[in-house]
Amino acid sequence: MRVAILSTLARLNRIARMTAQPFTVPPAASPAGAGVPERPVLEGLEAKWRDRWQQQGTYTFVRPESRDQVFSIDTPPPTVSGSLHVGHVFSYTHTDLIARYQRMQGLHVFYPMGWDDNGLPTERRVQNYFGVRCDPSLPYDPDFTPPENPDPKRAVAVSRPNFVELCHQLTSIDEPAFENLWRTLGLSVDWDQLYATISAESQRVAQRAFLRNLARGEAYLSEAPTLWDITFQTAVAQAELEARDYPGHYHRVAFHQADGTPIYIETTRPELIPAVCALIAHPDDERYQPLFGTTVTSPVFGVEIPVLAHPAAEPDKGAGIAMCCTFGDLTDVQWWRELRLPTRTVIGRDGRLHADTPEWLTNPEPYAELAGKTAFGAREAMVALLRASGDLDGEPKPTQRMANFYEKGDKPLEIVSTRQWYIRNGGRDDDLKQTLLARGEELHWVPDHMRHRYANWVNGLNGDWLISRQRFFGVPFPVWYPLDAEGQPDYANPIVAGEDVLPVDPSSTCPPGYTEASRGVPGGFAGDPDVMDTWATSSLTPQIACGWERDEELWNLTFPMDMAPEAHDIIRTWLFSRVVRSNFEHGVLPWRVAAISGFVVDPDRKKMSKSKGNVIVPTDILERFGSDAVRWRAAMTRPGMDSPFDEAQMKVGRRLAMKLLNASKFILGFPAPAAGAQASDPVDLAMLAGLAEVVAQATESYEAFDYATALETAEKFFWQFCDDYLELVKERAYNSDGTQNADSARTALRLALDVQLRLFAPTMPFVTEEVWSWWRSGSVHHASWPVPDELPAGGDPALLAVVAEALVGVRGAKSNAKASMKAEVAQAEISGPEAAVSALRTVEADLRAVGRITAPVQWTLTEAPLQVRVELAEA
RNA sequence: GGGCGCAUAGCUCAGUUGGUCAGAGCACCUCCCUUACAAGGAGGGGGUCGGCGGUUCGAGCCCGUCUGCGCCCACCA
Repeated sequence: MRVAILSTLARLNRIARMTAQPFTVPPAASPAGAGVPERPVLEGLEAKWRDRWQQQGTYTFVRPESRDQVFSIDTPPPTVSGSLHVGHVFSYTHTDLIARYQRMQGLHVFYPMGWDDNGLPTERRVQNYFGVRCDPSLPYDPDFTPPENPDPKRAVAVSRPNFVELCHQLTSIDEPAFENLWRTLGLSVDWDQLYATISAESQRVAQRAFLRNLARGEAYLSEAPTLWDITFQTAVAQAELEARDYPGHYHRVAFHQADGTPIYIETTRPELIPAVCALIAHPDDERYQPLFGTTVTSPVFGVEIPVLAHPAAEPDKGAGIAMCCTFGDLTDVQWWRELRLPTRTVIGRDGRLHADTPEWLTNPEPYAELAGKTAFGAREAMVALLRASGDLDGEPKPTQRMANFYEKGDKPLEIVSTRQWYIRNGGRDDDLKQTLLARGEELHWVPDHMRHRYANWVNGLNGDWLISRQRFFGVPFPVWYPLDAEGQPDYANPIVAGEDVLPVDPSSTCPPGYTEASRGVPGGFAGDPDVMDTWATSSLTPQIACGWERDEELWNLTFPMDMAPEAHDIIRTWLFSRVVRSNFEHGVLPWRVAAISGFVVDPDRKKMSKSKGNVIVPTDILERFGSDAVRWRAAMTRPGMDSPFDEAQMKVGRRLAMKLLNASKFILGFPAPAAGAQASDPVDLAMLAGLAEVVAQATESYEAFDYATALETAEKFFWQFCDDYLELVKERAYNSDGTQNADSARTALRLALDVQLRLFAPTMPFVTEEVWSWWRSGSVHHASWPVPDELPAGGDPALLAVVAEALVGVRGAKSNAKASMKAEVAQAEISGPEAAVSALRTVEADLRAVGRITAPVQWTLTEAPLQVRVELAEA
C-alpha cells in the first residue's frame, strides 16, 4: 500500500510533461447547497444527532449471514456506582473510533454496552445514599422506606432482600445518567444490546459457567487462610490487593529459653503474641543454629513454642529470627503450611481479638486485657503487658513498611482462615499457568508491549482465584449443603442446582428433593450464603453479550469476539479473568485483539483520583468544547499512552470541527459542477492524488488500530487543503462563465470534501454527519470508507507542494511589508529549476488570482532553489 | 529487588526498515478587521534529539553503558 517515493525533481518533471486526464465524478445526491445554513455552528449538534441516530437505529446491529461480516467488541462495563472521569471518556472514544471505522468498512459492528452494577461499589453507594446497612439475619420488610435524612454513621439495619431492592433502585437512577453521557459523547453503541451484570440473564450465565467449572473440577471449595478485609468483612482476591505504605513500630520482645536466657525477636504486631506458634530463623544462620529443635516460652502467656529453621527467614531482617503467628502475613502462611504448625487464630472476621480466651495459653489471665479489642487497641494493651513483664527491650522504634490493602479499603488486610470458593487460574498449577501464558502470547496486543503486563501477572500468581464474597448484592452460588444430624453442613457434598432452573437463589429456593421446612434443620439443608465477586460475573462478558446458550445464531456470529478494549490497569483483573473463563469453557481466546488505552493524568502526570481532588468532570468539558473536540483530543492519544490533561488542546479540536463546518459551507457554496464534469486541471488532479495517498495511509493506520496516525494524516492534509488548495482555486471556482476549468475545480472540491468527511467521520461523528446531511443522503456513518481508487489517477501531489512554496513567497513578502493579503502585486518574478518553474507555469492563472498579481509573472530558470520576488503596488 | 515504558523546541507529541529528519500543534513575536472561517488568517523566532562510549562513509533512529522520570509486581519479622 506504500506509495513509491520519487525525488521531487523527477516528480516535477512528470508534472511538466503531464497532459490533463479527464475524470468524471458522479453527481451529488442532492442539489448544490440545498441544506447549507447561513452560519453553521457546533452548538446543538450533539443533541440533534444523538437523537436522530437513536430514532433511525443507525448503530443497530443487523445480523448478517456469516461471522466474517461481523466486528464484535467486548465493551468494558463501567461501574455505575462510580463516577466517570475524563480518562473513561478518552478510552471509550478509542473504542468507538475503531467501531466506526469497521462499520464504514462494511462490517456489521456488534458493539454492546454493559453496566457493572453488581457488587461492593453499589453496596457502598447504597449504604451512603440511603443510610442503611445490611443485616442478613433480619426478615424482609415489604413496607420498608429509607430514612428521610440518611446518616451513614447511624445506618438503619435492613434485611438482605430489602438491601438488594435498594441496590436495584439506585442503579436504575445511575444507569440513565451514564447512558446519557455516552450518547452525548457519540459512542456508536447499539443500545438494544445493553446488559447489566446483576440482571437475571447475567446471573444465569455466571451460575451456569460456575456449575460447569465445578463439574470439571475447575472450581472448588476450600478452607484456608484468606486475605480478609475487616471493614467490609469479606475475603478478597489477590488481584484486588494494593500495597501501600503503612507506618508502624518495631518492638523488640524477649522470648525465653528454658534457663531463662532471652531470645529477642522484632515485631510490628505484638498483639499477635498470643497467636505465636514458632520462632523461625534461616537454616544457615549461625546465631540461631544452636537453638533449632529446642523450645522457648512466649512472653506474658508462657506458651512453649519450637524454634525452627526455614529458608524463607531472612537473617538481615529485624532480629534475624521471626515470630510466626497464624496469621500475620503471607510468609506466616507459608511457614504454617510447610512446617505444619498449629493454627492459633486470635483475630476474628471483625478485626478484633477473640473475646474467648484461647485454650493454648499457659498463663491465660493477661489475655483479658486484649479480648475484644481491635488490633490497634490490643497492640497498646500488649505493649503495656510486655513492659510490666520486663519483656519489652527498649522503646518501640518507628518504621515505614508496605502492607496489603484491599484496593477499596482503608484498613490493612488480615489473614483469616475461612471456607471459600476458588477457580483455578494457574496460581497452583504450572500446566495451567503455562496454558494461560500461551493464551497471552496468542493474543494480539495493541500496543504490543502490553503483553508483558499479562505475562508478569500470570507468572506472579501465588494462589487460585478466590471468587466468593461474604456480601449481599451479587450473584449467589447455586449450591446447597446437606445438614448432618448435628445441623452441620456437609461441605464435601454440595447439592448443585440444575442448569434449567437458573438463575437460582439458594436462600429462597429449595434444592431438589427438599422442602422449605427442612431449611436449616438437622438432616435438612442450608443454602450457600455467599455471593460471587463482581469479577466472577464480568469475566463472562463475552458470554453474556454474545448470547451464550441463549441465542445460538448470535453466538455463532459474534464469538470469539474481535476486540477487547480496556485500560492497562485491568489487564490483571478483567482481561485475565476472561481468558481464564473462555479457556475453560470454550478452549479459545475470547477475542483476537486486546486494545489497551492509557490514562489521562493530571498536568503534573499524577494519576487522577477523587482523593487528590484532581478529577476532571467529563460533562463539563463536553459542554464547553463539544463532543467532537473532546473526541479529537482523545484520538490524538496513541494506544496505551498516558496523557496529561490539557484544556488548551481541546480548543484545537474545536477549531478543527469549526473549520470543517466553514470549509464545507464554502465548498458547497460554489455552483454545482455540470453533470458529467471532470477534474482535469493539473492542480486539481494533484490535490486529489495527494488525497489518495492520505486515504491509503489512514486506512493502513486504522487497520493497525492506530487511530491517532490516521487522524493526524487526514488532519494535516485538510489544513493544507484549506490554506493552499482552497485559496488557490477559489477564484477559478467562483468564475461563473461555466468554463471547463471552473468545473474541474468544483468537481475536485466536492470530491475532496466527500472523501475527507468520511476520513473524519470516526473522530468527529457530529460535525461530519451535519455536513453530510447538507448535501448527501443517508448517514456518513454508513457511507463506505474511502479507497484511493475513488480518486482520479494521474495527478502528482508534488505540484501542490511547489505551489505552496510559491504561495509562501508571495504571502511572506506581503507580511514583511506589513501589507494585507489582499494587497495587489504589481510585479512578480519566480526563478528556480526548470521542473519547478514549468510546474508553476501550468497554474499561473490560479497563482495570480490568489496572489492578486496584476501583471503576468516573469519566469527565470536558475540552478538555485525556487525563489519568489514580488513588488507590491502602491497603496 | 524484578518487569515494562519514556527521555526530541517553554508545553504536548510525530519522526515507519540509519541517508532533505531537525518536524507538527500549542505557547511566543510581527502583521492582516480578506466577501468560508476573529474560538480566524498570513509570516516569523526557537532544539548540539538526556550523558558517555561503540558500529557505520553516514546515527533521534542500531549496540553497550550511565542518569532521570513514570507505571506494574514483590517487599508487613
